[in-house]
Amino acid sequence: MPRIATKKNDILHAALALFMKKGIRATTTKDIAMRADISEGTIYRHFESKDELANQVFEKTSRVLYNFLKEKLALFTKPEEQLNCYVRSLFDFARKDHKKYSFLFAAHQTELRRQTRKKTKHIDLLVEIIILGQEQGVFRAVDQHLAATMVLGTITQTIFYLKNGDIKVNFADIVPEVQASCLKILN
Amino acid sequence: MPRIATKKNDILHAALALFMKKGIRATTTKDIAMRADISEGTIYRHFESKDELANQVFEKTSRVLYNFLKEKLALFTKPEEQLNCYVRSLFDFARKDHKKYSFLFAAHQTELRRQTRKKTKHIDLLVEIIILGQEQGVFRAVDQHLAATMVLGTITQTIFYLKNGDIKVNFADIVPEVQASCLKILN
Amino acid sequence: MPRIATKKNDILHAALALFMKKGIRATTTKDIAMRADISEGTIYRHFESKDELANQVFEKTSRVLYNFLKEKLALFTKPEEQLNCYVRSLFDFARKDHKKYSFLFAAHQTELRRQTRKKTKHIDLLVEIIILGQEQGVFRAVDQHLAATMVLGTITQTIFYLKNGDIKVNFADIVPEVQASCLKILN
Amino acid sequence: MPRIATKKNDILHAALALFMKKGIRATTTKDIAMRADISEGTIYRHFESKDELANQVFEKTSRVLYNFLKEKLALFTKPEEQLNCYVRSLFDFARKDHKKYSFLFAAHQTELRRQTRKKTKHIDLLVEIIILGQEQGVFRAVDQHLAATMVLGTITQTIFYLKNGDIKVNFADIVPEVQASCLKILN
DNA sequence: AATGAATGAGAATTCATTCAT
DNA sequence: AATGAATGAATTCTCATTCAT
Repeated sequence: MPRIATKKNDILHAALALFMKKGIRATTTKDIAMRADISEGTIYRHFESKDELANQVFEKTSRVLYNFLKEKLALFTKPEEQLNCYVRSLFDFARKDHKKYSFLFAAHQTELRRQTRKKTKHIDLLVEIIILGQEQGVFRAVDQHLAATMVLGTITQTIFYLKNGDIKVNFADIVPEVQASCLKILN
Repeated sequence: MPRIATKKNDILHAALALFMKKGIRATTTKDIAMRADISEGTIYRHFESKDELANQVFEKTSRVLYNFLKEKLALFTKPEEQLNCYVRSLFDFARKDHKKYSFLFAAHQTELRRQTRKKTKHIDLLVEIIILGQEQGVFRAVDQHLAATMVLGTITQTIFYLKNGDIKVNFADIVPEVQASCLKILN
Repeated sequence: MPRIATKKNDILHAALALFMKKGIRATTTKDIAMRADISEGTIYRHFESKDELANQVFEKTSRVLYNFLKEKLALFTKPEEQLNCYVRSLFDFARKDHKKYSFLFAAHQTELRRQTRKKTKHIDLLVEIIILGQEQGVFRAVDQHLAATMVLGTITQTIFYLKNGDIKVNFADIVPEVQASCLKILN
Repeated sequence: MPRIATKKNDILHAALALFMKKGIRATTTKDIAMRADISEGTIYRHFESKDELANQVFEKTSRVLYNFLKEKLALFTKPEEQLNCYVRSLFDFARKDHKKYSFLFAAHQTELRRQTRKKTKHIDLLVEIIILGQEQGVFRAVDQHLAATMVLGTITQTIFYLKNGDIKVNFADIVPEVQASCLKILN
């Protein structure tokens, strides 16, 4: 996914890396400018404020994940397969795009302006899968948002502890394990 | 749970409330002093630094939850009962002690000094339940930390979305639903 | 010169030691209280303020030096002998009562309230010696304060560099050397 | 001695004046900012900390004196002439560049970070004069650093009391008097 | 007299944002 | 568009002094 290397993109990338590592508040505009190899003033030519920048980083990153998942899910039609795909893809994304994943799911959301926080669209994909599965009678009847939430919690919490090194399980073994658990939640 | 109203406790309470609402970094010592109705200097009579204060808030809150869960779990002996109790108790704690729960599980942990972060002992209680269940052959064989992580993720994510108003389910109906899901993960 | 160990004396001693080592401003009342093994509040029972304490430390120390020199000088009657005695005694005092000497001659005088600064009476003793010497025709005619100043400068500057380790001369050899120089200034 | 009026120079000048008058610790960054007619933040664009600023003020001032003396001394070749020149030049510098002289020789050196304190190079010039004089047999054999120290003490102490108004001697008469004394110390 | 917790007026420093170039 | 020096409000922390006990 090659992007045109504009200053604006440089700033977005630098900001993502730093926000992920240190949190939004702990990252200074000077940090960002230095990492993006531009001057502090330039940030304000492209973004209204540091808050605005943080929001755009979030939205862009959120979109990337959404598109990534959507593309993967398109390869499957059966709900169970889609669910498995969703689980595996989220693990893959977390590995491949470490920074983006961490920024999206780690702590920093409390630091974003409230209005932005809701727009995590990847959960909608999960809701759709569950609705489909319920229509086809393969998933049990349960509030779809509740179910999606539980599934997502299972996945992200696992990835979180995995990253922290708290779980001593072979990575290859984990994905099927989590897939199985998620299926059980819905059956 | 009446506490002796010392200044130190006033500060801890004020800090908890503010850290929970705005995050640690976004909370100023002035905020804390005003809410605790003391002067800023007094904070430094009781805590070496704001960081130290944050750590103590975390540790104290963590201990409260641990003791709460431990007490509830003591009433049961069978693993499945204990699991159900764990789920229900965490929901109860989240309702009853809104601030403490939010601080412990919300994003702010990245803002704490590393060393403190790991000491979330409540997950150990879950691990013990799972071990017991596996010994008695009622839970399947799976890495206990992985299992505990998935269960905890299911619970906390649900509470998170519940608090955000994203799930339109009657509160009374949710606990059994989550209990059922957790049991399934372990069966 | 044993003193009654009152709290007030404890405070004066602690303050002297700390003022000498770190300077007046850099010494906190807490430092003093801790070293004197009393509480901060007690300082204000004996001294109006930290400034007042610093002044009293200075005055007391100044008096000790004055009396020490006066006593030594009383043993001699001839001006040259008294001059030599003055030089040797100042070196002795600097060795014996390291803290007091350093406090009196080191930097901290700028930190004292102006009014106190002038009261360094030890120079008057030197002026008297010079007047006596001039009356007896053994010292040349020169403004007595100017002469005293030059002599004192010669002595204190030497002690200063000696303490700093900048001069590689045997201690025993220095005193006669300085005595000789001072005599020359006056001849 | 016109200087380019950069903010950095403004700060250095303001700091010198204030440090000289009140001491380093007693001078606040706010004082400096106000006197330099800049904002407090600007200080930190040019200096890492107040300590750093104090060190730079000291080093710069020290260099100015060194160069001033060096230039004057270059006009003479005979050791006695150079010594007289050294004495007179130090008096001149103290009059002409009141602030710089006071900062260098007054008490404030204890307030500087240790490492900087030693670098008073002007004394080296004096040591060189004495070595030259000894080689030519016009000064007596004595440790050069000890001799330099005594000479410098004689000069600076005199200037100190002169500034304080303690000596009632015509300024024009003092310099020859001190020159004579210094020569005597070395003969 | 003695204590030591509490105060609150500042201290040094940081940092998002502005603005002249 | 870009720069980076300058700003100044805000932040954490310090410390002489006070005061209830």
